[in-house]
Amino acid sequence: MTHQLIHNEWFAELPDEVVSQLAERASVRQLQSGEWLYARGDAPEGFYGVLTGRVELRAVSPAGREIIAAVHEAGNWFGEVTLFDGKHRVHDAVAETATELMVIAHDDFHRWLAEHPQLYPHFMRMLCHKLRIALAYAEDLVFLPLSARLAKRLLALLQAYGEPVDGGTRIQRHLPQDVLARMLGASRQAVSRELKAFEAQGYLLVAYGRITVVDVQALQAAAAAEN
Amino acid sequence: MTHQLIHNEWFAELPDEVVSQLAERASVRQLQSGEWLYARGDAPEGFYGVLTGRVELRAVSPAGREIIAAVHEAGNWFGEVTLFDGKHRVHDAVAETATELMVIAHDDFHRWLAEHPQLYPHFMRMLCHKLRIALAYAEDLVFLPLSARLAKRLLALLQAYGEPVDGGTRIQRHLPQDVLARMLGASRQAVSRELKAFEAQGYLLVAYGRITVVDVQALQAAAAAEN
DNA sequence: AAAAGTCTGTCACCGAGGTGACAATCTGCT
DNA sequence: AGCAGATTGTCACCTCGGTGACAGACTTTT
Repeated sequence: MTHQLIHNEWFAELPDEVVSQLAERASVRQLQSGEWLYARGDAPEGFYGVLTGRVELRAVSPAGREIIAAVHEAGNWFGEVTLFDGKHRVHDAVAETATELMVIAHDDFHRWLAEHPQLYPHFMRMLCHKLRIALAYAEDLVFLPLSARLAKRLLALLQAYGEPVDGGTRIQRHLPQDVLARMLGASRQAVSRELKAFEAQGYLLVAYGRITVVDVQALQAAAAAEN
Repeated sequence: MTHQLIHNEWFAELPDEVVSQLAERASVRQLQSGEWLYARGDAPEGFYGVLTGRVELRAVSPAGREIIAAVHEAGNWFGEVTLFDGKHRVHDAVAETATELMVIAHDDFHRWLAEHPQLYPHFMRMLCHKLRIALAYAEDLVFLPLSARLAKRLLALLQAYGEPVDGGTRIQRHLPQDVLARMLGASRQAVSRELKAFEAQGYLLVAYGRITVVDVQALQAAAAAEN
């Protein structure tokens, strides 16, 4: 496979030569916006790397409430828990936009990895990283009020999508408040209220599906606040 | 090291010959009740297996609220996240009773593992297992009311400590309600109320630091209930 | 420019669960 | 037996955040 893109910056999480080797074993799969890649409970099938577009990992409560557990974009790999323990999928994976994926079939991956055991530590670090994220998320749910969790999430989004504009840094991503709400496990109305509160304090500017952060330090303080 | 115990059922999580090899590289450490093994933010030092006693992993909020993230007893290994990514400790580790640990120093472990790469998949499954637990915990925090989370936890405790008595299964562990509360990230009073509610329904019997489950199925239903 | 669809602000209402307080009860120790 | 300490039951009160509803504002499409 000679997809030019894979030799570039995207898969920075993995060493170059690993990406090339994986790419030889991979196929490309196109997803339309809204298309499901897999659902909770599905058997392992492969390991996925995002080339273009966006895939959301979701969980749905028995009552139908839905949260966004993770969002994966160009350069992110996902599906590794099931890849390494062979058990069922934890989340639903849905393409949020038209998406192009690199797919490495489960068995191919393991054959290849068995031949390159020196790469195990790399994938273990990947798992550790996700585990730390999950632990921190759970801890925040217990300890922090919505305002602080929102501030934290905005700072993370700023990291990922921030671009300087005059008067602050804009989160260059279409980001309706109900998406934010589902990322936080909160209601749309509550997020709206907290955003307004931040805006009133002069921390940020809220426009139509677009947020511009004016005072990063104030937001950091809000992210740490117990109340 | 020829500690008899390690050849027994305790370390069932690991293959026998692995345990023996690890044991050769391990030392034994005694902790008194209340003694700290490490604190959040500490550098990696080793990997720990519990021989006797109990170690709690805790997190403390900025305001001083404390939760019990995990409890490790005879046969459990812990400290693997830091072992494999080399970063700081996530939790405080405190001996809850007099405790005897097997300690494998960080470098020794990695030297040994590098010589036995066929064991990597085993430790990856261990990480996956913890990741699934963390993800499920976070999901429950978002989706489930306290009553359901309590029911789930009781069922898990039953699995670990349950012993049949006439009229049900008793959780054979000293378990004050405030410990339950800290496991759930809830207040002692709320746990007390929910326990009373379960007792009133005839699901279980609450005594002094001791719970006996009468109707497991009812508890399972309560664990799934959205409200 | 109008229509359709999306997104936001805000309100009234309600329930879950935290806090502080205190009395009652149990257990282990002396 | 009796005391100290640990554990539990139960209040009143309050805050956070969920729900449903609806109007208004913005964007995209036609």
